Amino acid sequence: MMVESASETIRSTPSAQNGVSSLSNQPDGGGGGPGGGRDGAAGAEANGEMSPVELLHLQQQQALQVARQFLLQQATGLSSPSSNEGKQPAVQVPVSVAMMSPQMITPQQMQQILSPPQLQALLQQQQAIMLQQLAFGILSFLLSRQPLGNKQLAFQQQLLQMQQLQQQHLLNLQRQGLVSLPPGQGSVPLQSLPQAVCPSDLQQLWKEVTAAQPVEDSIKQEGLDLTTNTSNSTSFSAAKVSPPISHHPLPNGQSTMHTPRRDSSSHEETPGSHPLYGHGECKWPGCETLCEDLGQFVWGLMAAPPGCGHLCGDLGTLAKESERLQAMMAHLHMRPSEPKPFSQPLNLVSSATLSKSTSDTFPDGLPHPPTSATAPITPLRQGPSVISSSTLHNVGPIRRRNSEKFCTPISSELAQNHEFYKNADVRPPFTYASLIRQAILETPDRQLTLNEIYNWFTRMFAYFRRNTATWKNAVRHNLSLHKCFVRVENVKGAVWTVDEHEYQKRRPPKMTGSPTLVKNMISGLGYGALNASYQAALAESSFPLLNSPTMINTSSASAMLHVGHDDVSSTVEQVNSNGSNSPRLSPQQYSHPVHVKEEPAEAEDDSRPVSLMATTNQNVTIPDDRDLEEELPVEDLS
DNA sequence: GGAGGTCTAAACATTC
DNA sequence: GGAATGTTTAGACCTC
Repeated sequence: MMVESASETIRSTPSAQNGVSSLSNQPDGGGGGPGGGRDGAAGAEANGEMSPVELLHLQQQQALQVARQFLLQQATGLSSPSSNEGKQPAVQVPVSVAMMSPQMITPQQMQQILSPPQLQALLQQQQAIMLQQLAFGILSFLLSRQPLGNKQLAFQQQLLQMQQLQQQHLLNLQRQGLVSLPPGQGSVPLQSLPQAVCPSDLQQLWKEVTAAQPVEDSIKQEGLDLTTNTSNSTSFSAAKVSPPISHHPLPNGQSTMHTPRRDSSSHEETPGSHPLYGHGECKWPGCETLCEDLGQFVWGLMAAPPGCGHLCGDLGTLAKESERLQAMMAHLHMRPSEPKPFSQPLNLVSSATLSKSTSDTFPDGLPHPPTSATAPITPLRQGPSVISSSTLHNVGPIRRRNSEKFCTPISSELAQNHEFYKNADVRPPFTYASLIRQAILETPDRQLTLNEIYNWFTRMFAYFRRNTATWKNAVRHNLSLHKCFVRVENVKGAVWTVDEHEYQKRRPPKMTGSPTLVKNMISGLGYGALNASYQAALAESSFPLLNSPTMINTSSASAMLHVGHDDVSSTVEQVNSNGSNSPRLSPQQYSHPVHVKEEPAEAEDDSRPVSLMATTNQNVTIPDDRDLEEELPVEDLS
């Protein structure tokens, strides 16, 4: 609804594109503001003919004009403070943000509505708006030269947001096959993005601005308390320049965004807070620098000299991870540049710039649902490469079951992608029975109450945080239906256990590599396989770099790799004898290697004995050799 | 086409 | 009484 209107707005205002071209043509920032496309075009036109003084004058006029519009819209927005809409005047809600808000419209819906070229144009227009806002902000800042600490915050947010949008744009283009990147070029220079103003120029501009007005001085002069950052002044505060939707710019270019839909109430970012700041210290993984207040934190976060600090250092690390990912993908014959845009979401670039693992961002392992689960803008999320092929198939029962048919061990899948499933609204490619069993087996005593099973589902999978009636009913149905689930009266009530023997009985080896399965596999990789949830996840969630070994929560991963190896051994002919990272495939599968390439490499998995429950014909409550309780990632998953 | 598996939905009973 | 839990049935879809 909001998106629709926003899209309408965009489409009806060619000014956006004008603004883009304007900005891209003149990186010195002579763009128009929202709705000021004509001015932007004029500015571009004038840029080649006018003197610097005249150009500056023109820019001032443009900025003033946009400022008037801004204030007008601001006033409009304030007129109805009670409603959420009222709190988010149009100018404050970048269309891109709205579009990517899952509660508004899913990317799939967007794709259904719009053709790829239209989507591309729309994304470009989003960028245009963002660029206009950013340029406008910079211009305003240049004009006013007012030392405002929160201005700088806002600009930094704008910069980061713009980067995200650009990368999101790139991601979408890739997804649509409009852009193909050669392997190893996971992180495309922002400068290369079409019709985009060079962010580095903006960064440079910003540096110049901040050089002229040191932040500390700004803060001191105005006495701004960044920790409260209420930004109710009439000047361009952070809250006014940046979108009202909680948008947490991360220094690595990643951004998480709170959307009003899920958990917005409980996780709403309060002004003056920062997802990377808490308890007086920087929460950046490995940093933990003490900061007196948010202002100091932000300054340390943002003003770090080039080449050092959070931003650059981690970018380098992430770049390496990206290269590693590319190598892994190449090893698995996943061709990132293969022109199958819709069918190869796995090829999405692993952006070194952005794909900092959520778990890394929040090393505490505690739930941060709104930041990740609903974060629409995390461009170039890494998820797809971590998600095994089976994950891509979760369009209905067929593809859901592909995972089992192709012998993707649920434990490994969850180990590798548990962050993804936890945050993305993607249906896990496992049957209810498998999931229930996994939940039970993850517990120390191999038994769970129904409610605990529920909790496991919701804890592990964002997908099961909605439609509770449906899947809970299914869970109960499965518990009752399958003989493998045994209800035991316990001191604490009725608990459910798994009769592994029964479970194995009901799962005869199916993996035959039959043409039918192969065909399904292939079709699963087709355009249709990009089901709504997955696409939504692509756009909505912040994919962690789970495929990267360094990005995986080691404890949880190892624990989960421990648990449930029977999923592998029960249906698959064990691990590669050569101990390689190749996916576990039956000999028949190896005869069709091309079709199963996207099974996740599971080095750790393969390196471990696969005997845990493979040969167990015993009840799960028995095995003592599976003393895995202490490793169970319960805390990590919560 | 049938068997088996899975999912969704629903109704109903029991327990808390 | 209501919610949670547990059982059962039915229909649909899919794979083999």
